[in-house]
Amino acid sequence: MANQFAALAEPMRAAIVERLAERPMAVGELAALLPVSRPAVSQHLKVLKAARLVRDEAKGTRRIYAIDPAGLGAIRAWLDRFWDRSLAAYTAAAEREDSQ
Amino acid sequence: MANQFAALAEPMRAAIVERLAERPMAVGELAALLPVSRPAVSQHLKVLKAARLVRDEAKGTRRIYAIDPAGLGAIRAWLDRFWDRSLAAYTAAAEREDSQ
DNA sequence: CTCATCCGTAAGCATCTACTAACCGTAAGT
DNA sequence: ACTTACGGTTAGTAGATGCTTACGGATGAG
Repeated sequence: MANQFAALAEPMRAAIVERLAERPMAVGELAALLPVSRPAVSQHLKVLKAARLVRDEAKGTRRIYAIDPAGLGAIRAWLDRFWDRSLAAYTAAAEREDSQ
Repeated sequence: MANQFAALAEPMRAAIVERLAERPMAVGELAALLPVSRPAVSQHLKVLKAARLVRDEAKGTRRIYAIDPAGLGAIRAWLDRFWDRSLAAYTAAAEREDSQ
């Protein structure tokens, strides 16, 4: 779980994900749009792939990267569970506050 | 936005948030439950507070920390917007794939 | 008023991380 | 086969970060 948050915590990786959300792209294409070198993009993609946030597909010599919905779904699910728990604690505290 | 992800990316901070989700607590109480010193917890709480993930309330000499639902809501909203965009791109790519 | 408790902050250090430059492997075209 | 294009990997380095120890400020109890 921390893997996914750490992946999105890095601004450059978030930018990569934003670009890929618009349309799938190759590595060099991403590097041309971002203010970093191609190896840097490749390293970021490696992290994003490990977090299941992107998927890659070989297309000749190029590798097309695209969003992996599974990773985003995992984050959402964790957040929802957490959201419920925190709200329960919050309302419980509010009720205790009221009874005083 | 990167602030919130960076806050949750740190395992110790995630653990703190988990504890606070169960019930509001003081700083020393948290430090007693976690394998780090009290100042470390205090620094983490500072980051979490900046990310609007926790709120603090003065209670005598102690400070009670609790989950701030606003921060979690912001993450959820961002993720939802992003989720929709990525799914649209994903289905568009799938359709292009089918037409080939 | 004094003492004790609780907490935030500063300094210092070890560790991690994001970047560039250089290299190697692989696939397509001529 | 040779060349070109594309991308992953490996040093190596500069910057960021999480931890502890030591200190200072604020609140309550006696």
